[in-house]
Amino acid sequence: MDQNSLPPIQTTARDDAVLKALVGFVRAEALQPGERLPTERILAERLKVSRNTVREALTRWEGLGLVERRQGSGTYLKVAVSPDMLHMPLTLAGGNDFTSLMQTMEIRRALEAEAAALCAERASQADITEIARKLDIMEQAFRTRDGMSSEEDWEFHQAIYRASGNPLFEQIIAAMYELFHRFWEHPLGVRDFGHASFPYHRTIYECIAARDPQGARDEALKLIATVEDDLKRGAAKLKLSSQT
Amino acid sequence: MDQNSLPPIQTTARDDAVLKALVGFVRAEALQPGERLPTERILAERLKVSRNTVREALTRWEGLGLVERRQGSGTYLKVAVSPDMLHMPLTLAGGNDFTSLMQTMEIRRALEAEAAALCAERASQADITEIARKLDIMEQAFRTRDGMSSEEDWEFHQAIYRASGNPLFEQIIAAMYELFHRFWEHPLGVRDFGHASFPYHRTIYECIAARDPQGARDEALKLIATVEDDLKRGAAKLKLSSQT
DNA sequence: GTGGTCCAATGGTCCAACCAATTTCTGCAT
DNA sequence: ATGCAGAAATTGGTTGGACCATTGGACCAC
Repeated sequence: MDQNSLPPIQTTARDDAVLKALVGFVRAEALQPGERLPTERILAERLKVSRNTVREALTRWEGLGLVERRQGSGTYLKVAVSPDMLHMPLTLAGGNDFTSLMQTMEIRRALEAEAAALCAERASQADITEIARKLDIMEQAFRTRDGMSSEEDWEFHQAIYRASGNPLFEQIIAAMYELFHRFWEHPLGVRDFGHASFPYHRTIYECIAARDPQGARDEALKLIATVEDDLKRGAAKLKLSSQT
Repeated sequence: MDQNSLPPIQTTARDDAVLKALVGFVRAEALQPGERLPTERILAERLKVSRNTVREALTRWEGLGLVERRQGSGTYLKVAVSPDMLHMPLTLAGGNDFTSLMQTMEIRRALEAEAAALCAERASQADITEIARKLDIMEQAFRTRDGMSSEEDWEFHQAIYRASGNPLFEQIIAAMYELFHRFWEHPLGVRDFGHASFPYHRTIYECIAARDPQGARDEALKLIATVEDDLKRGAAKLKLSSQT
């Protein structure tokens, strides 16, 4: 007797159906990330469901980072959606202490190096031009403001992830980046944070432009190493004043 | 003027506040995974918010896989929660095709290699003994059943992730592993899948036992490479029969 | 025991408002 | 005409109350 031939029947799945319909809509209208999707009221009317049900569905999407809701403005698509999408919610225990931060840096080290190497292998000429552009912007911001600029720095790295040909790199690191900032930007001493990592951005770019995967990997590792050093130094200073 | 001393006021964050309160409750009551948490109606009454708001909050948790709701029965905790938990929802675009699978393998390659290297550096003697035990079990299963056993193979790798001293490795790869199996175990030709990767399990172990990070990293990379080859071969075979 | 019926509890959906933030429009002063 | 403050419309957030669908236990007849 094969028990698998008796799958549980599907009796109610309203909000799931709403999401499916929404995926269809996004594809039909070819909505791009950043665009606004219909109001909750319109969706409710069109789909013949309650606005509450629409909201439950959208809440799911928001929780998954697919969509952003702005009160008074509307609901905006954050990433491209496709009908066969896999959701992988990770809940990472532990959070605010130095140890967890170093752990996320170890993950980033692994991914950053691999992404840089893949980028050196597969980036198109247009990709490389774009990376060079971001690098220029970042270096200029560094000179004028005499310090690392999180925003421009992040843009540069994102360009590399995109050029790696594997969107997962950007997604995973972006998720960690968000957490990183939410918990650590302010509390830790961030005065000259990342100063030491500055020169490696250009060396990474040069390896990529020269199609040198191993070199790009090594330079990326050096960059992360300097960041980790900065963090350790900051944590050491911090240790003198407070205790959790 | 330090703009950071003027944080945005908290005018609306009802459902977020509900989640925070819920985290507090779970900790106060020391709820374990599997246990039932209070009714939506009770939560609404106790927290002085609408039941709809409670539902939005719980929908978020459900989407993150923290909780499971069963109509007519109740809402049940699925994993242990802690106040400083990091949520990292990943959505993998494109699902069932070969490309997305290779993309997840690239991520796994990066993480697996790093985890093996860290493990070689930091594993305790007990950790190494445990890894050896899992390896023996896996090899025996391989011989008796004459083929890779997903279960025992996975246990072996998990032991390495744990010994890496960084729980994030296990969590991230575990999430991908689940997806991998859900979508690919059956459809693809899995007859002698992973046969080629078998010998590398022992070589990885030997490098770890010898405290050789670079060797462990290289062997892990070789293992993933064989798996990727197997997948490419399977996909090539598949291409002859069907077309999406 | 076995199976059936009933019933209370619980999550799922719906409706109709109102609140709060945002955007857009309007009309007055310049 | 132009610029800008204030009104109005739009949109997501919240509320309270109602009803439906499913579940699980209590109770009963056989």
